[in-house]
Order: sequence, then structure tokens, then C-alpha cells
Amino acid sequence: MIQSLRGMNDILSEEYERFEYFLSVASTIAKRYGFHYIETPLLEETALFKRSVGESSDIVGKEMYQFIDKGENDVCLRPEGTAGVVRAFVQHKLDKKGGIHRFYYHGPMFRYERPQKGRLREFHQFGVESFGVDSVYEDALMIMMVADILKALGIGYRLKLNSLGDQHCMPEYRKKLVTFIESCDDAICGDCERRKLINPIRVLDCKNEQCQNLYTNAPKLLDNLCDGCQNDFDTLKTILDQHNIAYEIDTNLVRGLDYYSKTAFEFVSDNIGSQSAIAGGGRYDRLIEFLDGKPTPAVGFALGIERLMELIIMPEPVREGYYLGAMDVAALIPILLCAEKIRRSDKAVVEYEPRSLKAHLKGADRINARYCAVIGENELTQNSIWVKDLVEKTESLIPLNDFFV
RNA sequence: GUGGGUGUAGCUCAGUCGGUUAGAGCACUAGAUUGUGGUUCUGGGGGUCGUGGGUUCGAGACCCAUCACCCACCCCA
Repeated sequence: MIQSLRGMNDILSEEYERFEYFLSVASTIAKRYGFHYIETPLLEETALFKRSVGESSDIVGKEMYQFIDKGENDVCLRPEGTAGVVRAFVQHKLDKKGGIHRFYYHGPMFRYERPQKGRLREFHQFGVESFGVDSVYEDALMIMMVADILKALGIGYRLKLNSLGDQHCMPEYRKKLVTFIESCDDAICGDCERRKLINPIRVLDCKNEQCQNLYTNAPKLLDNLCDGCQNDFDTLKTILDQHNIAYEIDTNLVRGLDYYSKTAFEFVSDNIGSQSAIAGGGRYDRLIEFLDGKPTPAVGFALGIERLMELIIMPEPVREGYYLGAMDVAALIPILLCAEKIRRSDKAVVEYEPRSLKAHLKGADRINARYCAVIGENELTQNSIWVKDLVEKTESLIPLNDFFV
């Protein structure tokens, strides 16, 4: 038997209903916030991710589905969504056009990791990117939008917040941090030794207990922000307070993608195991110029759909449409004609096997139909169809000529 | 990539020390006054015991490999 590839799942039936429900809720909310859908290719030039996500990140370093195509292009399946949207933004010269551009997207992402709960090799994200807005109000908008989506789905969360500084304060902070790390050099773990050289900020969220103990006295990002970053961060907190969105400051929250600056946030759930991040995002004002665009401020977030699936509280299912069945082979012909008429405006599911009335009622029940419509010997002689409303428990015999004329 | 656990019917799982025809519940299907659903009762169908090797007179059970899933590390959404 041929099986799907490791970490790549089919989504079907009830699971897909959840998936679809999520998409409709999230898309509706994104549109209400003034965002427009954008679809970008799953396959992109490898250089796009090397330059945006960053070669120091694990995603680019070891998790990409990368290969040479028949035209000898170095390509890979997208490991995340932002890079492609930024590429499209620049390619279509929206950076030069100026103004505000707000996009939302959803689709599969690919990372070659060891699968576990909440971590697949092909997984789905819903994300949002906003270009051209410098104001920290847009950062707040992102967080409010995620909060709105999670609330609409009945999902509880904790929000972690941090500021990573900008090109003015970050480099200086980085120097301070490296000096600090060197002062406790011999005691840090091998990973941190590596991080110190490639991306020193990442030592902060090292999970090694000994490292964490050492870093309690490390200089904090938040104590080293320049005035501009500090003001924005304070404003952001005020806005969130005003909107009753609870948050916790996490000075060790360092997003794993290299392009973030200033606002960084992460929504986590305590109910889905160790892969607990359900949404993450932040500002990335420098990324557009890294990808050859005109410098443009930008913020965004992405949300992992699979991690949300089991948390979604679905609305009560309602009975809808028709179940049609024959009690006699000859009745199948008018049944099919009726189904065709119903489908012009409603759902109709036909059972082809002639069965007892009881079996048909059960069948209608099983697919959660509102109406059970049956033609048997009696109806055939009277040229009519028997219809029972399974909610109102009323039934009627309708002449075929009158049925949905 | 590292460490640990699990794999028996469509689903959830029993299966004793290795022993003869592999079980239950749910689901499916058919009946229970011959045309009235969601309850009950009775019957029925459905299994290469994840896959491939090995040990043994005999393997669902023991051993090895492999694949998949789960948990933790790591990473991230």
C-alpha cells in the first residue's frame, strides 16, 4: 500500500469541516480589518528564503525541501509565508507605488522536521502582512486581529510580548550581550557557543537550564531600547490594556526568523502539548529592502492551523437539505429527477439502493438531512413523493408535478 | 538530527506462561405486526495481528530490521 509521505497528512470529512470553518472565520475577520487575499506560489527560488528568513535560522539551515529543478534552478517549497508575499509586493512594484497594502493568505508550508504532535512536514498557516504603516497602532491591530480570530473560535491563549529594538539600538545591545556571553563562556552549552557567533540574541531562549541560570543577569533587550522603540512599546502596551487584551512581557521571546525587529509577539496554548505556539508575528521594517525593495515598514503574523484544529469549538450542526430514497427500483427514476430539481437551490443526497422506509429514515438521520423524501409503490401509483420534515415531524404527499416547479 | 514508547476489525481496545477456529464495545447491515428516524433485542458481514526476516513442533505474543504514529529534546506556527 502506498502511504502519504511522513509528516504529510490528508484532511478529510469532519476534520476538513473544521479546517474550512477556521478559514471562513479567519478570512471574514481579516476582510473586516481591510485585508485582501493574496496567493503566492508554493515553490520559490531558494535565495528568497536565504535572504529573508536568514541562513542562521534552523528553517533555512536544515529544514527546507530544496532541490534543483529541470531548468537547473535552485528552488524550494516555501517553509513560511512572509517571504513570498514580500517578494510579490516588491515584484509588482507596490513599494514604489506607495500607500498602504494589506494582505492575508493561507496555504501549505513545508519544513523537513521530525514530526510530532503539532508539528508536521506539510502544515497550513493563515497569515497576514501589512506594508507601508509605520505606526505601532498597526502592530496593535495585528494582535487584536489574532485575538479576534481566537475568540471567535472559542480558543483560550496566553500572549507573550517583547520588543527586539531597531537598527539603532539592536546592534549596540548585541555587542553588550556578546560581551556578557563571553564573560560566562566556559559554562554555556554547545548550542549557545554556536549561537554566540551566528545570532547571539538566540541564546536568550535557550532551553538549557544551566544556560538560563547564567542568563538571568544578562542585559535585557527591553532595558536597552532607544527612545523611539521604547515609546512604541509603551504605546502598544497602552493600546492592549485599553482593549482588554492580557499579555505577559517575555524578554526572552526571540523569534526564530531573522527579519523581525521592534514588536515581537507569540500566542501560546497550554492545551496542545509541547508545540504550543499557535500564532506568532511582529514587525519587519528592514525586510523589504533586504529583498531589493524600497524601504517600507511592515508588520505581520502567521497562525498554525493544525495546532488550532482540536481547540476549535464548532457551532452546533443544523439539519439541512434532502435525503432521497426509493423503496422500489422503479421509483429511482422520479427520485433522481426530484434530486436534480432540489439541487438548483438546496442540497440533495440520493440513496440508490431500494430500502425499507425505516432504513431510509435512518439514512436521512445519519447524514443530518432536514427532509427525508421517499417514493415507494403507493407514491408511484399516485405519481407523488412522500416528504417528511425531520425537525417539525410533519409529513406530506406531494404530487410530482408540483414538486419544485 | 538524538532519546524513549506504541502498532490486533472502519474506530476504541482485550488477548494469561508461546498452544489448536483471534475477541468485545461502538460503527455498518438485516430482521423483531408486511410503510415511520435518533431507544431496545436478535442475527450477519468485516482481520495477511503495521511490514519483512528469524527462533520454535507451534508466534498476535519472543528476537532483529524496517515503516508509521505518540512523548520528550531541538525547532517553530
